[in-house]
Amino acid sequence: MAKQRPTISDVAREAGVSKGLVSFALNDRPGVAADTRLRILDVANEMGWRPSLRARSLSTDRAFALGLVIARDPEIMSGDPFFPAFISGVEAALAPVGQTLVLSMVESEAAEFASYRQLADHGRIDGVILSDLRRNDPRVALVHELGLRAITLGHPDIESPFPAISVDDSPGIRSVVAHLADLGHQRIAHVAGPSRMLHGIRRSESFASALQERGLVDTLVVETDFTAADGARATRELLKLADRPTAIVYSNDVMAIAGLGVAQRSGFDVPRDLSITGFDGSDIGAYIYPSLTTVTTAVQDWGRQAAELLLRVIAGEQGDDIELAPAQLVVRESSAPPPTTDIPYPRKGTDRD
Amino acid sequence: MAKQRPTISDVAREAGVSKGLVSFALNDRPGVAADTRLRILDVANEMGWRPSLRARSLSTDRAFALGLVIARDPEIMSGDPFFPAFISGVEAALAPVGQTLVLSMVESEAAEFASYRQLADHGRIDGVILSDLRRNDPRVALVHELGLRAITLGHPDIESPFPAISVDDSPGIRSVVAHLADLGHQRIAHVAGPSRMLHGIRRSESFASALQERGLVDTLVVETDFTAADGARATRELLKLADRPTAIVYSNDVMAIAGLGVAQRSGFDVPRDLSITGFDGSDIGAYIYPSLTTVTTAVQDWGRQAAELLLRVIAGEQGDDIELAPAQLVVRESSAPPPTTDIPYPRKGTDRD
DNA sequence: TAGGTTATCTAAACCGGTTCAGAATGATCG
DNA sequence: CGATCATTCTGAACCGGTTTAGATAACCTA
Repeated sequence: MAKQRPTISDVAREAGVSKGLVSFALNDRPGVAADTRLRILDVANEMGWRPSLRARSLSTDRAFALGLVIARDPEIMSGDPFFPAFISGVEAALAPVGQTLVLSMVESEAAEFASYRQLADHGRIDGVILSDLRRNDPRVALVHELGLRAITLGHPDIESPFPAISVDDSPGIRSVVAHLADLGHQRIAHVAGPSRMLHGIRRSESFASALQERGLVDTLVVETDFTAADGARATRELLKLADRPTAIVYSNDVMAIAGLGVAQRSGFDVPRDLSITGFDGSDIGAYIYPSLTTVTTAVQDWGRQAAELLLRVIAGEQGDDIELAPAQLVVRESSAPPPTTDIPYPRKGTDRD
Repeated sequence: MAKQRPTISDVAREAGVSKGLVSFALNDRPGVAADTRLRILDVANEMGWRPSLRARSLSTDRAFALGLVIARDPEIMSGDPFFPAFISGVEAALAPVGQTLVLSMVESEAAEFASYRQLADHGRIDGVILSDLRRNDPRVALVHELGLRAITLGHPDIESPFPAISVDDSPGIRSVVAHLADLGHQRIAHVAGPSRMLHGIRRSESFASALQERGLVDTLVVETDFTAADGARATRELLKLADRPTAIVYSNDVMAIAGLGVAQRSGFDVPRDLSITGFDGSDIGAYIYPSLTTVTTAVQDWGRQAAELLLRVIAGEQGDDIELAPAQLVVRESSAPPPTTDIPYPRKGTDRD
């Protein structure tokens, strides 16, 4: 005796019209007399009718859902502040319009491809958000070939049929460099992201050109895979150099925090002996000691706008590229003027033995 | 001239049988002659037939997807190592069977309810994973009423029609306390999670009973909301006490890291002056200085098994409670014997001025 | 007043599967 | 040899919407 939810046919019978007309009325399509439409809507409302997404999905060939495939080692994901905030923003845009996010987290590139294929084949999603763009990213072609709509986070380095929504990292990097240079730093190192990732490359390029403008050497660059482990390794390498940097600009906060750990363990006082900056500020950076000078982006807003843009694209509307407000420098405790005297390495005289 | 994907009718025509029989053959149901079945499968395979999830969804009234609703402030999510790893595990179980995860991230409890309702109403999912159980959690009844299948992460404190998959925090907490007590600590504090959350409560209870067994005072408990900010506040409060603790057990790693920051900023040397431990170990804890003694769980495995259990429940199979291996203590640098002499507060004599 | 438009509505096909009643066939049994 | 039964298969209904062709009625125009 379970109360079945009413279908469009129930509404039609109750309102004394045909099934098709109900559909027209409910979808606000022309060809229905004003009073009839009203009556149908009333009846539907009264009966508590709600559309069946599945039926609609089958007949209209749409999924009413967006996909996000994240290809990362879960170790990297943990601690990464980007996706939680981003997803939360996406959600904020989707929930009000009754759409949902289908999330896929995979570890390898092969699995990533399979995931896009499966989502498209099964008709799970109408479009995807392509994040973490790589150089010559094959996903652009793949997704296009699969017939999915899409947007990219950032501009791809190849021809792309999809609009991009991006945040220019350059001003953020530049302001970090300017901040450090203004403090008097001459040897500023960069712990960069992987060069196969576009934002890794672009941050490095911005870093290099910012240094050049200031007339500073830009040879102190170590490439990493964005993990804490690799950030630590990069830091150890830099600190062992004869012409050791007095400041290190990290391409993300996780590495900056790991780097801070390495520096402190080696006996460096941050920021007295060494300045450190992060990127893509996470909450936790404000609470460590010293708190982390970093660059923050309105990630949640980025997610919201990305989802809205993709919805527009799916709806067939004009989908223009969107450029969001650039990242902002947040100066905290981990950056200070460089030491005036040379510091030996490994530094002694700390209160640890 | 787009190559349409073949439907079951195409296969039927090609194989010279009826549509219904093809369906039977493809679903391995009895009543199809062995050779006919083979022929049908051959034809289907040759034509590249793949089932339409949407059509199947409509006629079988299933979604072939699981839901996960996360109700947290994105600020808390960032830095929380649990969900990325958990989701990655869920994904590992879903991808091979062609199912997907529908993720919803909301900020308020009202939005959380609406989210469950919407997912169920729209038939987006067949079941949900209930995480972050609260005391007297209304979601258990809600989800049941919505007709969804579900499993809970941990045992609810109320009657529940759903199987639970849990990790006993108790051994983890106990081994932390044992570790600290063995080092000689007498005043061990606890920075607890919110008391409306079951795992918050249970960790606190385990902590209290572990202390009692050792005959130690258990009055040093501060409740928090699990955020870095609140972890920092709790730490400040504890360190201001006259009978300040010599060790602090945090209910998660994020708070432990924030607490470490507070302690260091106040001039405490960790672990010489104060020992600190975390919980639910994140990767980053291994890289900070001092590295964080913590308790780790195989979160990814938890996710995988949770998804598998829920799939079984949805399939109508027996769904028994599952108890996973308890959390493991990982001793690192942030814990050491208590100081032998009293330490003034705020402590002076650090190399910062 | 006949002929043509337009607005409104119905009936049926369609999306791509599943499922069930019953027909056709062949085997078994008394 | 006819009745009974199991096996194999067909045809049609069904899930709950959308969409299109065409029927009907009302309204204009000449």
